[in-house]
This record gives sequence, C-alpha cells and structure tokens, in this order.
Amino acid sequence: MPETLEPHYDHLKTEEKIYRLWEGSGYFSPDKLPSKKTAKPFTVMMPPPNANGSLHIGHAVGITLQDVMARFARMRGKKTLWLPGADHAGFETQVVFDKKLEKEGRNSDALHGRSSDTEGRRSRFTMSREELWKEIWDFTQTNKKVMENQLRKLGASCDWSREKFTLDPDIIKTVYETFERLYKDGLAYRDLRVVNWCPKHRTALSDLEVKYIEREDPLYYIKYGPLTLATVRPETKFGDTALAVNPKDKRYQKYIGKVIEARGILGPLKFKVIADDAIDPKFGTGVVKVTPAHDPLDFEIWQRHKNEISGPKVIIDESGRLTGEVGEFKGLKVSEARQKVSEAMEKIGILEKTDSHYKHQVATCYKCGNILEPLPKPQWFIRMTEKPRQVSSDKRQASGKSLRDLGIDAVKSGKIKIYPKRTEKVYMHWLKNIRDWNISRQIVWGIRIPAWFREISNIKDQRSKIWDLKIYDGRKTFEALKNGKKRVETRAGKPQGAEKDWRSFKIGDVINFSLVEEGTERILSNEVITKEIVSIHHFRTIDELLSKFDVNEIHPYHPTEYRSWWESRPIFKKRIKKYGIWAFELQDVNEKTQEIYVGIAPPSGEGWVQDPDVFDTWFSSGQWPFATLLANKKGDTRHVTRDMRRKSDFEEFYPTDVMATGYDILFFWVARMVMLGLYRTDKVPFKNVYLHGLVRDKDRQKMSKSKGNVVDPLGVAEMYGADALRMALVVGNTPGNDIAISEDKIRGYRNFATKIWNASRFVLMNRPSKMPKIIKLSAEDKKNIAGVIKAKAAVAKYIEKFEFHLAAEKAYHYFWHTFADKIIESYKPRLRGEEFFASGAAMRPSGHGLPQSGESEAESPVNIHARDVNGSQKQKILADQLAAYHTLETILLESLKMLHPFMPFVSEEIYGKLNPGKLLIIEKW
RNA sequence: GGGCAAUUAGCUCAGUGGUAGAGCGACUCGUUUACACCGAGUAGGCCGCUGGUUCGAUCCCAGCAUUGCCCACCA
Repeated sequence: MPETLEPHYDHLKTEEKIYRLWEGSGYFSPDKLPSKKTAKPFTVMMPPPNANGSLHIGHAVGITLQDVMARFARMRGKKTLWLPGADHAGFETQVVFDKKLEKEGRNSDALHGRSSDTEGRRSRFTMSREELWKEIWDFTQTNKKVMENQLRKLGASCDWSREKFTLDPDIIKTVYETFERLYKDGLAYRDLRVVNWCPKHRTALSDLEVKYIEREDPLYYIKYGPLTLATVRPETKFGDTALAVNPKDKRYQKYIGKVIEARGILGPLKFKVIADDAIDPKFGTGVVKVTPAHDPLDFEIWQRHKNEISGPKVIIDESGRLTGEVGEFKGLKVSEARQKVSEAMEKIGILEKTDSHYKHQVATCYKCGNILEPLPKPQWFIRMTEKPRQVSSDKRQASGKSLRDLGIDAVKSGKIKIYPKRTEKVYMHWLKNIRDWNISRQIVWGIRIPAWFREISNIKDQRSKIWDLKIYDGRKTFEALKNGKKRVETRAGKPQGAEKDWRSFKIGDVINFSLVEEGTERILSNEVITKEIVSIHHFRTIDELLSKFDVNEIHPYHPTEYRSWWESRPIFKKRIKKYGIWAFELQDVNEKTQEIYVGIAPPSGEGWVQDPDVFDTWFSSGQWPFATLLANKKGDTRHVTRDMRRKSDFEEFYPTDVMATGYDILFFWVARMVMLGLYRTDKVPFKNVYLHGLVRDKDRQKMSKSKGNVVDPLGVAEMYGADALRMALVVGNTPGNDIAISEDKIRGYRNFATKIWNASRFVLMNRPSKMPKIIKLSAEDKKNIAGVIKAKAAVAKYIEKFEFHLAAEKAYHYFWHTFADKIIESYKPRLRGEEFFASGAAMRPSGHGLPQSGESEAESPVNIHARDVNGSQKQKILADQLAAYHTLETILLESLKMLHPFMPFVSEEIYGKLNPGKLLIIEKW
C-alpha cells in the first residue's frame, strides 16, 4: 500500500530516524555493501577533528563534501570506505586544557606535569605527568563522544566500525616504526639548535607554528670598542661571543680576525671580529654582535666559526627571564631588561644613538601571540632535504629520495592532484624552501618520543672515547687541501676548517667533524662533532692495528663493516703498505655525554631514561592515511571481505582517493602526509587533494569565539535541518576560496527541503493503487524523463570533477525550477484527466485524478467523472493519467538519487515512502 | 622582500573568446488544495582602470590601482 507524506516535514524526527536506519543497515561499512566482486574501492580519510572541543561549522564543510563523495561513490557501486577518527591534537589540546584549568582556578603550571623531567623542574608543578595525562585523556574522550554524535547529526556516512584515535596503540606503534626507520636512515636526528621557544607554553615550536607580526621597536646603536653596531636586542649582549662583519666590507677589513676590546656594563669585554657572508653590509653599520644562544642566525654563524669563537652562552631562561652572568639584570623579563640595559649603556656612554621607529618582523607564538624567545635546545629534527642513508640489511624498495623530493615529485608527476590547481605552486614553493622539521614538543599530551638516553659514564670506559682511524695518503690529501677543498677524510668525518693535513695534528688538537654519507660523501648532518685528539698511533699493517684495537667494536658509525670495507679495497692495501695507518684516539669534547637509543620498545640495560618530550602532533597525523589502514591487519575477522581472499584494509583501500581538508593546513598536514606516506609505503597516500575554504560569517569575518560570531552547526541543523545546512555549505563553495555563510542562505535551503517534500507529496497524492505493467509514454513524457537523466549526468560529472558547488546548484535548480515549477505544473491537467474534456468547468473533477489508496476504483474521482464518457474514452483517460503519473514518479525518483549525496535525509525519507523497505543509500545512481 | 589570488547586480558569489548568471534583498501582481518555507513577473551591471592580441575581450596578454592571503633567519 503506498504511503503518503505528512503535510509538514519534520526534519528533527526524520533525521534521527533515518540515521539510525542507515547505521543499522551496516552500509556505511564497505564490508556490508552489496557491491560486486569487481567493484573498485573508494577511500576517503576523514581529517580527524581535534578532540578538544566540539565541531564547528568549518568541520561541517569538510564533512559535507566528504559525505557527498562517499554517498556518490556508494551509489555508483564502489566499495566505499570513509574512515572516521579523532586527533589528540597535542599542543592545541594542551592549550585548551590549560585555559580550562585556569578557569577552574587550578594551577595552570600543572600543565607541564613533568615529574619524570630530566631537567629537575618537578618542584614547579603540582600534578604529575601521569595525573595530568589521565585528566586530559578523559577530557578528550568526552569530547570525542560529543563529536561522534555531531557527525551523525550531519549525516556523515562513515564507517564507525573502523573509527580511529591518534592515540590508539596500533597507531602509536606505526608512528614509532616510522620514527625508528627515520632514525636508522639518518633522517631523524637529535641536535642542539636555537629553536622557537614559547615562554608561556614552555615548549619549542616548528617553523610553521611561528606567526610573524610587524612591530616597531627601537634600534640601538652600540659602541663596541672602535666599532659600532646596530641591534634591537641590547639585552642579549651578555650572551655575545663575537662581532661579525661581511668579508667584503672594506671598512672593516683591518679588524677581521683581530680581538677588540670594549667597555661593557659589567666590565671590560674582549671580542674577536669574524667575517661571515650572512652579514649584510648595508644594514645598520654593517657590524653585528654574535649571540649564538639567542639568535638562530648567530647560532649558525658560530657553527661556521667554531674554531675561532666560543659557542652559546645562555643568558635567557625558559620563562623568558635573564639568567646567568647578567649582573643586576638577573630575573628581569626580556622586555624590562631591554629598557634597563639600554639605560645602563647610555649611562656609561656606549649607546651611540637610538632609532626609535624601526619596523621589523617579530616571531610570535601562533596560539598565544607572545613573542618567541630563541633558545638553544636539544631537539629531534627530521631531515627534509637529505637522502636516506642506505641501510644494508634493509631490502625494502627504497626510492632513495629525500622527503622533500618525495613530496615534490608526487605532485610534479601528477600522481597527486591538488584542487584548486594553483595551490600546487604554493605547495611546491614551500617544499623547495623547506628546512628541517623540529618534531619535539616539551609538553605532556602527545605521543612520547621512543628515544632513550643514558649517561655515557654508565657504560664501558673504552666507549667513552670515540675512535677514528685514518689511513694517511700523504700525496692525495695534500693535493685536496691545496685545491682549497676542505674535505680530507673520506669516510667518517672531515675536519672542518682545519687547514692542516693529518700529519700535522698533534695531541690536544680540537677538530670538528660532520657525518658524511658513505660512498657519496654527502654531508648527512649539520650536526658538528667536536673532538679532541688524545693519542696518535701509527701502524704498518692492519694486523698490527688489530692487535691493539678491536676495530669492529670501537668504530662508532658502522661497527660490523669496518674491517671488511677496508680489506675489500686494494687501493687501501697499497696505501697502507706505503704510508701505514694512523689512528687518532679522539675524545668527544661536546656536552654530548649521552648515549641515544631509538626503538619501538625500551632498550635493555641499566640507566636508560626516556625522552620526556612528545612528537609534534603533525608527525603522527602525517601518517594518518596508512596508519589507520595498517591498523586493520590481514586476517582480522571483523573485516572479512566478500570474496574469499582476505585482504587487509591497507591492501584494499590504500592509496586513498581523495583528501578533503582546509587550505590552511596544506603545509602542516597535507605535505607531511605526502612525504611520510611515500616514505613508509612507496605509494602516495591519496590521489587527489581537495582544499576547501574557511567559513566566514556574512560580513566575511573569520569566525572566532572571541568575536562571538561562531556558528554552531548543530544549532543550525536543529533549526533548519542538516540537509539545509549541508546544501548551504556546498553551494557557492569553490575550492580554495572562503565561504560566507548566513542564516538567510541556510533558510533558503530549508525552503528547498520543504519544496522537495511538497513536490514529492503531490506526486504521492496522485499515486494509483496499482500500476499496469505496460505504460505507454507520450513524447513529452520521454523528453521529460530524458531531462532528469541529463541533469543527473551533469551532476555526476561535476562531482567527479570536484565541482561540488556546481553539482549542488544544478540539482537544486533542476528540481525546483524545472521539475516542480514547470513539469509538475504542466502535468496537473493530465493527472486530472482534463485534457479529454471540453472546457466546461462543471465537468471538471473536483478531486484528484487517480484512485487514492483506500478508495476502490469505482469510487475514485476518475471513475466518478468518467461516468459521463464512454468506455474506450475512459480507458484512454486512465492510460494517460497513469503515464503522466509514471513520468512524474520516475523523475522524482531520479531526482531523489541526484539530491541524495547533498540532502541525504529528506531524500531517503521520501524514497522510503515510494519504496517501502528499500534504502536510497545503496540505490544505483 | 618574494609569491598567490581577488576585483561581475544593493549583498554573497558563480560563469564564459560572441545576447551577462544564481541565491538573498527590493518592487509589481497573484492565495485555482503539493508548497506563502509558494508562483508569475520587474527593476538593477562601462564584469576595477589603461593599453595590447582578436572580426569580436568580462574572459587571453602586459601594466596600474585597491583588497586579502601565504611565504621569508637582514640583526
């Protein structure tokens, strides 16, 4: 029995009912879909929303677009997987939680809860790391639940059975494996660097998390003996270790290499003047103070001049206050110190002048806006521009490309397409200029870095010295030096800037090495190892050497290969015969007194302490596409596919088809996923990237809680219906461009939902109790049916081209202004059977043209009316009415399919009335 | 300092080498049972400016102006 539609569409009741129906059907999961064996998979990864709040309207945009794709793919018969998840969102969540604690009047310092901190800061904090972790964990789990329900309200057709959280053990395991592999490949390294330090949050940030703002500050001109330099940071003068000029600067030639004496606030000072290309002679006076501890550029200058000047002298602590040898300025905040120091300098007459309106860019924390303090900190970095070191035992298909090149080539080759296309340029530009990525965060909430340290004094004495063995080939080495090449050593390192050959080294000399890649001699690291020669030995043969030293054991870089490497090369045998072997016993003079272990599980042995730091969230979310799919292993009975062969999710659904996310995280997330995905799987993580815009309010303002203009998608959905909200978010939303959303617009699409409802209601009202098998359609009927098929094809094409705004608009326009306004209107007379009668008003039927449900044929209006006509005419009328109805129903059905990806609830509800017991969600498109 | 975009109706935005489009808003008319959360209409545009290419430019090219965004270690 055909059902009728209520006069009023109740979206609230319907949406809840329909979602339950869908979820109960299991069709959100590809395992339950009635797709053919040959069906192609279609995979979309949901960008995991941060589990530190509820969904906002921006999420709703992405969710809607993904749902459109997923539903469309499903209707197209594809094995569709849309995998949902949530992100622990390390730093972001900590910041949110920090504010929450503050509001509750609790000590927000607890945030850092680092009871296992190696830096002995425990006393500052009231909560242990574990306690804090537990609280944030509960906090995120609560939020996660809320978000899941919000997703349901939006109609998200994602596979809940495969839902993942970034802190699930299997995800963490994959992340650990990646890190271990990066470490073994020489692409993850720990190094002391000047990092972007936020004094408020007390953590380092990556370059991307730095927000530069323009500021006007005084530029101070300070006299350092005979020289004058310009600086905006006089307070860092206590950390100065040198002065620098450009090597080509004629004015200062005579000072280069000299030590100058200067007056300082705390007494006389001596600085060496060095020459470095990084100095711009045109800025200020062309003289710069070198403060390696508190300026990233100065730190690099120091690294280039390690032999000449001393290194970082820390005078600012983690809270942004002066510390160390700073006299009476100790404990002052940087801003206060700047004022006081400049006054003191003026007093003793070394402040020459002050430009008070110097405009420059200042690095601030993107979250709190506080000025970042560059501080030297040992951190984990990912090397972006170097090739992975070959690991001999590793048979995997290594592309041998740097992470950067993996990212560039994927897009250049077209394996990944980015929409809109112009963002490909932006992406390329960013990658070309990329620098190493700091992945350490000094916070609690996150995936703890699987690295362990222990003091080197804990282990065998012999290992406390790092040995390096050299074959000295006098002639060749000498030539290399004469040619101006600094490289002397071919294998493990090179003395940097040592204008000596090996013969002239003596005990006590300090030399710098950097690691070079075997074979290619590419520099693997800008990590410089400083070593002191503690003894020098000379041997005539390898045997003689081995009688004294166990080379296999003592060589730090390639322990098992050393001897065979040597013996395999006849050239060395010759050289050894001629010159012998020099062995330099080298003592590490860096502060690197720690041994590092990286692995999935803690190392065995005494004294290991795990790194208290956690990964940058993007390091783990950058692995999301494959980590989630790998989590469902082969043979997992929950996901047995329909064909007998069991495929793991990774095999079946990777690479994914589309990544839809906001353009604001192109670098943070998309680029990292590309690089890490290719690095781990040798395949692109997704074939297409669709970047949608950000949602603005009707005045084009960015939404923010402080402005009070945030739109709660759920509130809107409750008022106007999820379908209306979805439509409003899709129409007029072009890739890469921000979208303005207003209540008017949403209301407009609520009206559309009503329109769909009413038009369908009208069609159903005319539904006959039974339809004959054969219906003769008129030319007009055929034309109209062809019309909807054409519209549907156009919509499909738009969706396939990621032109969702056009697809939605087309569907909208067709339904309302073609189907409802024109076709239905023009069919009304036929439904009433009017065409067969003279125009006399008295003869017109008063009711609907076709038998209603519950009415017997004899009582139906058609028959009542048809009493006045003869039998064959009656048959003709009936046949035409049926044809008209059939046409309308066909068009309606096709329209519902066409609308379903965009407005799933109302379309499903009506479809259910037309076809009781069937679901539109898996109806063939 | 580099780069990317935008500039079209009152507003928000689509779009195309040939007659300029939608939604909302405005105005006029219309309540015949699908729908007033409606229908039929109307008005409103040197498609930022200046050149060039072209038979023809809102579209392609160059320059300019304005706006926005992204990137960048000149202290």
